[in-house]
Amino acid sequence: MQEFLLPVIKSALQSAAIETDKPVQIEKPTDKKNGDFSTNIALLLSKECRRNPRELAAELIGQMIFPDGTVERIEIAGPGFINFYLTPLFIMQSVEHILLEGKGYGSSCAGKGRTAIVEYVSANPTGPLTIGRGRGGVLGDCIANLLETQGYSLTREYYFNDAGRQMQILGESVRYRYMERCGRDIVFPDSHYQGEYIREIAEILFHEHESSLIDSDDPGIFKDTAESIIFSSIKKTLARIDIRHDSFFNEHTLYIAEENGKSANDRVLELLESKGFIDRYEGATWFLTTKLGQEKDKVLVKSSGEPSYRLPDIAYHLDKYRRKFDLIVNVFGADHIDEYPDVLEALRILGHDTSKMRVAINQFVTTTVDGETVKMSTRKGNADLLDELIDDVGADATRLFFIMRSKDSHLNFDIELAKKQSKDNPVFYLQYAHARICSLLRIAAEEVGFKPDGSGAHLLQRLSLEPEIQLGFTLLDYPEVIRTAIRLLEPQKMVEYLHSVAEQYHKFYQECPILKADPDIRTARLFLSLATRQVLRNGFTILGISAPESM
RNA sequence: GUGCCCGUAGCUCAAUGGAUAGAGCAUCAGCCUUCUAAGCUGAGGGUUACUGGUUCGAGUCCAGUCGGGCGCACCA
Repeated sequence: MQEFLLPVIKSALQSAAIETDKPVQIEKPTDKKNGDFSTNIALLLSKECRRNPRELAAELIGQMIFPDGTVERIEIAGPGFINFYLTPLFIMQSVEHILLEGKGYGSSCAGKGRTAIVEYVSANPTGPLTIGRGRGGVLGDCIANLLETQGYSLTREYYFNDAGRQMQILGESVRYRYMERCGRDIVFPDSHYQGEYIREIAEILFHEHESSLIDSDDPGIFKDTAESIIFSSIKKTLARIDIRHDSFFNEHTLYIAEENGKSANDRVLELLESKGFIDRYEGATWFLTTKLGQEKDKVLVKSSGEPSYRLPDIAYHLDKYRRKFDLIVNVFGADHIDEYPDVLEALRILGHDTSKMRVAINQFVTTTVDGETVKMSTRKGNADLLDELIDDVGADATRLFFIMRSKDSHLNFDIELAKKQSKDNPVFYLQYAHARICSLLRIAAEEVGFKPDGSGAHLLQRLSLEPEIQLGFTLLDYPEVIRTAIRLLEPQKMVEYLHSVAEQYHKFYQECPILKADPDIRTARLFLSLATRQVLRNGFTILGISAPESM
């Protein structure tokens, strides 16, 4: 929206014979009194021009030439801000474009012809998904949705490992429960998976094979069965909140030798060694991160001969580079905070452009039940399963609550609040605005034969009341909000914005009669409602929440 | 001990280095013969944890202090 001011200001600088490398910043003041848009350019330049900022502002304004009918007035304010006030006509003409663009409003071609990969969830199939994983999952999914609006060709990837030690323990855990089910007297080890789901898997095996597996030559059946059941349950849980991946990358493949006899892991070692960043001592193979100023070297191959998790991690990201993505986004929880700097360093050493890679880290989740905070614990298996949360509060609330706080903040998930079917619950506030518009449009169609076909959209220009202009102006922010959310990898910005759209609409609805207004004004207000609904819908699509037609 | 994140209204949280720090909930006072009151309007509520620094300007950046969270394995 504010783009049209940029060339105006730049050419004014030129006319005033000011050359600078300072960027021209146009912002939207928080207080409406300070204009629809404002620039601090005079403040920024006053020093290098050695001139009073207000005086400089006055000269710049004198040089500005605006497109016809866009700017109503300009002010110099405070220490030297230049504030722009738009004409209602210009705002409403712009709102008309929202209707023309429809579903595509907010989209752009910024990512056209470019590829991106977003990796998220990536839980190993050792057990059901926890609430903590859910936050990262929704965060990743929304980031992917955001990127899609910019035309990126997108891959949603899930990285997992069905080979390592944890999976072995999983298989053994099932075996123990199976023996138990067969009536054997066993002691279940503390170090193994305690969850009820292990018993359920054992029960399934018992149901199919009865006791015939007790002396089986193939202990792998316990692991394999557990893996396939758990993985499909994870996918099912994710699907309930509309998270679907289109690529599953198995870490295990990085261990397997290719035709030349070398695995992806081997190649990483060779490459790092050729750069002089590998050494062997104490029986292990080390990544010499001390050369990069870190306190300790990091083990890549343990003295047992097995790679540590760092090696396949590097190999995996090398593979992402091999697949030539233009943008690589990784989403994970705060517990992995120390993991990625090493990966990044390795990639940099191997000559890759690490600015392509971005990491979104989400802080942890605590749940509040009856005002009491319950800390997350994977071991205990209490109320921290994502599935149970979805049962409890529904898919929409689950998704929205996970992203309505900044990812850097610890999330306090208030279960009671999420369950409430009332205005306290932010999910309902947003959805109610949408339902209200749908209801209004239904009545308008029946009673006055309103058709949302755009034929009367030009009447929008007739609107000039404060709530109408405010709402329209807010709607025009949408594309900028998407860009900001992407820049910060922060879908929370979208939640906040949509809340303000809903708020503006309710205010408009309250203060401006729609169906009872004169025909032209009525039509115009109905089109404004349509535009609002479009923005809400587009935003809901990115957040992955439903847009109910009635409530 | 150390690396990262956080500390803002009674509670949950906002605020690309900008102007008088904002919402929601809670509290109090108003608005339905009228398109969904699941809504709207208004009021009270703050030394932005603390101390310095950087500059035209700091909740935001820098240094330190204090508090809370998460990591710091030849586990992933």
